[in-house]
Order: sequence, then structure tokens, then C-alpha cells
Amino acid sequence: MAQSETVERILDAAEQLFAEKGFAETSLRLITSKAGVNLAAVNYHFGSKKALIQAVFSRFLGPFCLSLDKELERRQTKPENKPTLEDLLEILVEQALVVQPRSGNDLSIFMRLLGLAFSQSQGHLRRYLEDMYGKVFRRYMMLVNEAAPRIPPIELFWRVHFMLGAAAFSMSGIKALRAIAETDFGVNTSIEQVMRLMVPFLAAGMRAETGVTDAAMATAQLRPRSKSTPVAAKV
Amino acid sequence: MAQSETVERILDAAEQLFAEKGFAETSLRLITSKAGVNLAAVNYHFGSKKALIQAVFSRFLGPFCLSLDKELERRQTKPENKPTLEDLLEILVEQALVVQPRSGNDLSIFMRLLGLAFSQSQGHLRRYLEDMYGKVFRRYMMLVNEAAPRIPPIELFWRVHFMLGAAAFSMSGIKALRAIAETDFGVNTSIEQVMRLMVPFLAAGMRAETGVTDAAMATAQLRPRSKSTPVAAKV
DNA sequence: CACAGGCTGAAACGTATGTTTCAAACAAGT
DNA sequence: ACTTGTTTGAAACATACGTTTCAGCCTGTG
Repeated sequence: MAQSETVERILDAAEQLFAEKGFAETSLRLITSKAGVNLAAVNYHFGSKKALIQAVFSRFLGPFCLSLDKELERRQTKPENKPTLEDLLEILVEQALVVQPRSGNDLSIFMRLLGLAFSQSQGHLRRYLEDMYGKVFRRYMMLVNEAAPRIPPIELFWRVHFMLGAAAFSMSGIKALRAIAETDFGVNTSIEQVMRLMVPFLAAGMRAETGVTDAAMATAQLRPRSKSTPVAAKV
Repeated sequence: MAQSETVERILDAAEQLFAEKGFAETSLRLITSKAGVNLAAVNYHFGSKKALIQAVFSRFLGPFCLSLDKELERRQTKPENKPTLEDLLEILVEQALVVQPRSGNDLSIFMRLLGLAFSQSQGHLRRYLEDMYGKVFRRYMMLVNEAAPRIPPIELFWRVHFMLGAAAFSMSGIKALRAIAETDFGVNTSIEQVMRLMVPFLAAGMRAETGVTDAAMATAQLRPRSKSTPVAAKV
């Protein structure tokens, strides 16, 4: 077998099931039976369920962040036409679409997993993601700050998370929401349409006049990460 | 004992723990030990863990929806000054604050639970909430439609869920996000401040020019619920 | 062909969970 | 004071989970 197809099948099944049911609600037995592999294969190839979860994230966040980082760097080094807020939104969508084309795997899974990473399991995943992909996120925030100079950076920080929330949440419940929309309006809304509806909503929110009244918040600037950030020991 | 204080203690503990860790990750033993009651008390008073989850939701969503419904009706019957989008946002916050004052129970728990209801456990909770509180939601949507007549109703439907997502998500991760904001900007953001930051963001998003291009979507109207909606049997 | 190493299959293990049981404790009504 | 019905306490139960074990299989190499 060409370098263990089993690993891929496990990752595929796990990704789909995690997105569908969450981490704790998805058992290894369910994953392995869906993948058509033996139960022990998970612990053999990944070591533990936690490691499997991280592997699922690595597989789709790794290429995405790499690709996104390159694109951001490309934009950053061309100081003439700085990206607008709309550009920055579109870059995200674009990169997600570029990286995504894996077997029957639409964008909703991507967003759903992202949402789960934040809302579930306070512990190891959050640290892992922060350690792994925090750098790209901060680079993105820099560009957002430049694109909206009138908004205090800390407010933009929160707005980006509002944005992330809107996207992750809608995609989380996309299936049920689409069903409701269909019965309530008699119109089917495709996932791509939902994404397209989201862009003007988010862009307008990002552009809104500042709501900051606090002086300290109005002037607070992003400060560099200390290099000696203690990383929690393996759990 | 005046009508079993035990029930309240279980609900308090469960509410807090569910909001903190999710449903599957919170065991009955953890709940009962935090509540200082016997393990069997949960099954005695509520019947099952599922029923306990529903009870937790009922306790805080029931009064909230009742109060919200009254307020909406009050506004609806006064056709002179129809509520604006900002009004409609503020009504939500206001009602949440009115209902909320239970022991050390801030708004973040409210939002976090709401988010969990959508993102977790595809099954029984969703149906329960839809059956229980769908009516208020549709009444709210009616007023939103009147407040933003230029936006197609179906787009507003989605925007309301973007809104819900932004709120639920931010509150879900509020603890971690506040910590990140503190280390990155050196400024503490209180939960109330986060809520205040959210309002202009959401209002602007709701007001954004329509992104609908599809003709069917542009004209789709909310249609009345059929009365014979089959309700799933008890699971 | 033999053989070593990576991988799989099936079963077992230890643990944690939701639920049930049943006797004891308690409160209220007569 | 006695009884009745409700609530609690402690233990057990059945089940599902993540993990480990180990014998067998396949594959590639000498």
C-alpha cells in the first residue's frame, strides 16, 4: 500500500464526523467504522484521539495558512495598492476555496471545524492553534489595521472575531438553517450564496463608526509578542 | 425544604458547567458534586440528562422569550413609531439584562448556552427550541423586515443569524479572547464593553446594501407556518 | 527463499459515564 | 404518634469509551 492509505481514510472520516457532531460526541469506533479501518489503527498511526484531532486541523489549516501567509506577504511587499477591507475578506474566501478541493468537502466543514476549535475543549486545541497559526493571524490583523485606520486596533481585533463568529456559526448550523429558510421562504439558499450574503454584511460591520469611548482603548496599539511566551507542556 | 432547593442547585451548577465545558463534556457527577447534592437527584428530579439540559434552557429562555414577546407586541401594536434596527438590537440586550439577574450569572453564560444550543447536539435540543420559541423568533423577524424594507426578507433572515453567530461565538470564547486582547494590546476589555462594541458592528451589517442578485431570492416573502407541522416523537 | 518490520485484525483491559435500585431519612396529614 | 408519600444517600449496574496487547498478515530486502 502506498504509504498507508489508512491514515487518509481516518482523517477523512474524522474530519467529516467531527464537523458534524463535535469532538466528544464522535467516538473512535464511529470514525474507524466509517473509514472502514480497524479501531487500533487510530492509536497506532496517531497515538491518541487528541493527536488525531490536531492532525485533522493540521491537514486543512496548514495549507490554508501557508497559502494565506504567502498571499498576505505578496500584498504587504507591494505598498502601492494596499488591500481594502473587501480585499481582505475576499482573500480569506479565495484561499479557503483554493485549498479546499478535497473529496466532497465543502466550505461549511472548514468553517464548522474552525468554530469548534474555539468553542469546544478549552484546552489543548486552543494552545495548539495559537502556537501554530498565531503568526498568520497577527499578520492579517496588521493589514486590517492599515485598511481601517480610523478604527482603534483593539476594536478591529474584536470585530474580526465577530466576523469569525458570524461565519463559523452560520456554517455550523448551515444545514438546519437552510432547511428553515426553505420552509419559511420557499427558496433554497446554496452554501455559496450564503457566503456571498455574508460578505457585504461583514464588510459593513468592519467599516462601522467606532463605538469606543474609553480613552485607553482608543489609543491601545498592537504590541509585539514576547519571545519567551511559555508554552504549556504536553498534556 | 421549601419545594426542593435541590432542583435549583442542580440547575445552577449545570447551567454554569454546560456553558463552560459543553454538554457532553460535563458529567452528572461533576454537576452533582458542584451542586452538593446526590448523584441520583438528577435522574430523580429530571428523569435524564437530556431532560436536565432542556430544563436549563427552559429556565432562562422561557422568561426571556416571554418578556421579549410582550415587548415586541407592545411595539407592534403602536404603529406610529416602529422600532428601528438599533431599537431591535437594544431590545434584545435589554430583555436579556432584565431577565438575567441570577446569582453571579453574567450575560456571557446566556450567549454561550445559546450558541451551544445551535452548534451542539444536532438533535433533540434544536427541535425543542424550535417548537418552544420559534414563534417569538418569527415575530422578531417581522419587525426586522419592517425596519429594513429595502433588504429582501430572506437576506435579513440570514443576517439575523450572522448576528446571532457573532454574539454567540464571541461570548463563547470570551474568556480566552479577553486574555489574548490583554496580552496583545495591554488593555482589559470588560464583557459589557465587548457587547457595546458589538452593537455598531451588527447594526451596520444589518443595514448594508443587499448582496442578493438572484431574482427568486429578492422577492421571496416569509410565508406562514403550516399548522400541521409534524412534531417529532419524544426521543 | 527466508526474514525482518510495518501494518492490520480481534480481543481484552481499565475507566468513566448515565441510569437504576433500595433502604434510610424526612415532612406532612390525620 | 403513626402512617403515607416524598426526597435523599450509597451502592451497584450496564454500557460505551480510549487505549493496549499480541498474534498474524503483507511487503519489501538480503
